Amino acid sequence: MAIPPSASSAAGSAAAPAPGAGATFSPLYQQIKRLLTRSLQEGEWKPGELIPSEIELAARYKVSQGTVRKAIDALAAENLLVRRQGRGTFVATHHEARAQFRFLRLVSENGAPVHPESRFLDCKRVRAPSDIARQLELKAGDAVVVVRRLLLIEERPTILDEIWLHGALFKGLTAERLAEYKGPMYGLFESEFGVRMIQATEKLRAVAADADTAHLLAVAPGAPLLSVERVSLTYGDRPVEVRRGLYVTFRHYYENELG
Amino acid sequence: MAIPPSASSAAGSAAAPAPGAGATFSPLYQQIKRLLTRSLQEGEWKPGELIPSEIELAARYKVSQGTVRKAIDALAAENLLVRRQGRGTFVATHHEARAQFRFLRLVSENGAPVHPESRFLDCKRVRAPSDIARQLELKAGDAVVVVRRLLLIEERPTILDEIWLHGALFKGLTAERLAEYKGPMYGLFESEFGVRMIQATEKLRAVAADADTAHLLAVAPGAPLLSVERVSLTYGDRPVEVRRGLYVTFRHYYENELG
DNA sequence: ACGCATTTGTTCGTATGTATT
DNA sequence: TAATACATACGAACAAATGCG
Repeated sequence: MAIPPSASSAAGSAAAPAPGAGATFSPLYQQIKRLLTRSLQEGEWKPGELIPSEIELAARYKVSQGTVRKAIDALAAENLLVRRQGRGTFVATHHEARAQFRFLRLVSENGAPVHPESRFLDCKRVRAPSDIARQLELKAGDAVVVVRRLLLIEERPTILDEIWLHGALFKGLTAERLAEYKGPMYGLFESEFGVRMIQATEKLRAVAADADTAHLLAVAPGAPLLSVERVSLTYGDRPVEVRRGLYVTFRHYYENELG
Repeated sequence: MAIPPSASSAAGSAAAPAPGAGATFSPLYQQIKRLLTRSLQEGEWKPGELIPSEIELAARYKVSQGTVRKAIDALAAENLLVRRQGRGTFVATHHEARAQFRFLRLVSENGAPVHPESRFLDCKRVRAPSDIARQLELKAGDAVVVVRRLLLIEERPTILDEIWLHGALFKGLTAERLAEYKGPMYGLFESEFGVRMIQATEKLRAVAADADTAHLLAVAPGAPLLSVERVSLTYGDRPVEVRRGLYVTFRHYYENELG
């Protein structure tokens, strides 16, 4: 149910602002949105699954269909839900072509999306260095999993990734499981570890390749590389992954829409 | 008025799909959205101005307030309009802090937005090279204006821009007008030339500084620079600017949100 | 192949709340 | 305080897409 145990018909009077308190008010549809988000987070509806219809949800929360609709609209705009007319509303998942390209912005010279092949170099549990710990909101020395991998596009090494994962959440992750898994890495995280990436921030820089990197990426030492440092967040804006990538941008570029 | 001269109450029957034709149907609110966009494009309401209230627009187009609201919501989501509760709905403008940061993604090490100072190096009318012509959808040899400028952040040269503008639209643009103008460049374009940038696509790469660039940006020749090639669009997705920037990313980075 | 039930999408109308002038 | 404008909420009806019998 929504907020007031009393009136459910009186629209605006639903959540009266507490006279003394500051900013405790929130519109009904945002309260519903929060309830839906919690259900998603707790796994009541899993990625790819159908959630109850608007009418059912309206009955469950004792609000109008329109209010549920607005809450769902907001979640769909954040890519947490996907609406399909005539079929229902589904929990978004990384197991679809759509979701991939939201998190991989490198495209071919002609603008075509790329389909990289993964080669895992390394996967270890270690104690978090202080900078990683800070970004993952852990204490320095807490456990993290670090994965190194090379992405090849059309047989050519193009991206060198170093991926740091929240240790407690990714217990049991090994190089074998990564190598065996068919499909996107975030799909594995979602299905096998119940951790869904829903948002990320990237910091981009141009850097010069050091000797080791140059060797792995088959470029000259000192060659310019695009450095992409990503922090990925799950529900509740909790950071769960830090990813440092070095991209060869001779035959590809990073595409970004400003709008 | 919307589409059907006949019924205005019968909701869904508004635009019946022509049986033989393909995809001529569009919901009412999208038709209204298109009409609003046309009024924006034609300058009926200028950047920064207040547009008529939802109720007035509903009367004008003979639709319900809710339908107007949905059209405005869509335009606000595309940053063409800005809603302000209690005041009205305004045409978006580049003369506000908000709009700046949508088109300048470089931020300080600590994430703070930067306030660069412009130094104009050059401004000429020339015939478009073929690659620029193609990107601006002109014929090779058509007139374009090319501007070169240096952006300094905290006294240090940080961005070298080469800006190619649609010649016919920017007739009369000179280095003096650029230098005199107080405020953002896109603000000048909007106020003085009636050209509003509403969207852009950027292609990012890492490149090595050549000798001239290195000198202007005060870095070593061969230093890694972030290359940002932007194509900016105005109403109707018409390209009107190609901008090639080289960014020094030692003390700053390009920030991007994925989500 | 057809029709029916279900579900989201669109549209209208109305009332009330909140913010601004 | 009053008027105006956007924001929220409810209810009702029909359209369009889908899936099933």
